[in-house]
Amino acid sequence: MKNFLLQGSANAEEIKKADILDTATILFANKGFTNTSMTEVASLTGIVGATIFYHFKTKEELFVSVLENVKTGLVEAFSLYFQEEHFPSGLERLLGAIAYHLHIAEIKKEWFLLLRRHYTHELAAVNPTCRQHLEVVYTCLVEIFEKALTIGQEDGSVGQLSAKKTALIILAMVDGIIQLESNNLYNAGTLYSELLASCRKMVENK
Amino acid sequence: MKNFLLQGSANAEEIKKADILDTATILFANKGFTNTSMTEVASLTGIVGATIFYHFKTKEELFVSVLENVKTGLVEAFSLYFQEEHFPSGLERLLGAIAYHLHIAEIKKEWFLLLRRHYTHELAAVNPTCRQHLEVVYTCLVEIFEKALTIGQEDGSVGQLSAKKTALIILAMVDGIIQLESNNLYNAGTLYSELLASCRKMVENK
DNA sequence: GTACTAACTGACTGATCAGTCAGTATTGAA
DNA sequence: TTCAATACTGACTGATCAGTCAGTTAGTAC
Repeated sequence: MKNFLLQGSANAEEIKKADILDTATILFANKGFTNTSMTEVASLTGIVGATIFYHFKTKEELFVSVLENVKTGLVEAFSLYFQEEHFPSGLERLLGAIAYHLHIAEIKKEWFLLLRRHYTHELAAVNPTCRQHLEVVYTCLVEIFEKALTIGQEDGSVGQLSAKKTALIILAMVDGIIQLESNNLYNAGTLYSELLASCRKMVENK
Repeated sequence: MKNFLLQGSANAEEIKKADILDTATILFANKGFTNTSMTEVASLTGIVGATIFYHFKTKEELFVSVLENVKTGLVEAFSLYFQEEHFPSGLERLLGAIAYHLHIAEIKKEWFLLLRRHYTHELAAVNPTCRQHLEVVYTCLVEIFEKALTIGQEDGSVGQLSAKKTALIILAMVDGIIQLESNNLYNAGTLYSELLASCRKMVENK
């Protein structure tokens, strides 16, 4: 009854699929691929185990779709941020990007958990579609920092350095902090301002 | 026959156990806990599946022993390094420690893969022994950087900063780089010298 | 109402795996 | 030689799970 307007329409399946994807994202992110069963995803979406195979042929296909979803979400979030924010200098743009990265990592923990799962990278080595999604994500993240650094070098706020390599180092650094926090080894939240200060010292023009 | 001198002696079991631990370390590190079967570990150690349960009561017990082994190895490696090396300044000590960290991560990839596995951290949240091993490792790694920074502040090579927080940031950074490399997304090896330069800029006294 | 299709289901299969257990082989000590 | 302990084994159990399939239900078009 609840779906009577949609049943059979082009949207019905899309909505159900999106439902499954949301559930699967959280489960894959938090429990990993192997420890998440298709039946579990189905149940939490309100369908019976076997039905999920009607929407996604295999577990791997579901996983790749989840990754694609995360990719789209991440790329959109950053593109929106840079549409709305403007910065006095390349250096400030870099620091803004880092802060926003940390912010998204907090409100969308699943995304970053999923990206860090070993299975994601193991599958990428073997499944071209998966690899492509993963590459888009990482390229996007690196290029954000790289662009800010390049702008900063043009306006004089950033010193002499390889924009590409420094962007990679900053990404590794930000990711490392996110990870420290999610592993509960230290309350890394208190490190955010320290991290920004460190990055400033690392790249600023003296 | 091959064990006839050892059979029954106090050492026989220890040697067999060490054998199993070496195999299990590599498997757990590369395939994860769930995707490694006890039978597989046993076979690769030259015993029949069921026999492994004679040496380790459960799979979890085996995992914790593997982690303990890694902990001991890591702590020993660093303690040896600092016994043999001496540095002109705290800053140089820090850079030496970072370089050595990257070096061990290269020759003992399994150790760092294991430490980064999600299962390791999930188990630590639930198993006190596991948690203790993990804490010893991280405390050791952080304190190495922290000590170098403190020495550097005393001798004037390192600027005004929180040694503890900066040590955490550097650890996150180094770990992030190791991870970038092991995920094959970029050839992070070429980033090592850039990383050291960045760290120098981050902490040096100006 | 009939015919057709999309969405869904329950019951099943075959495979894998942690852990058990009753029993065998090997060895050192008496 | 006997005894007891140590190290090991093969056969088994019970549970989980991805994926299949034949069939049912619900909605749509005519």
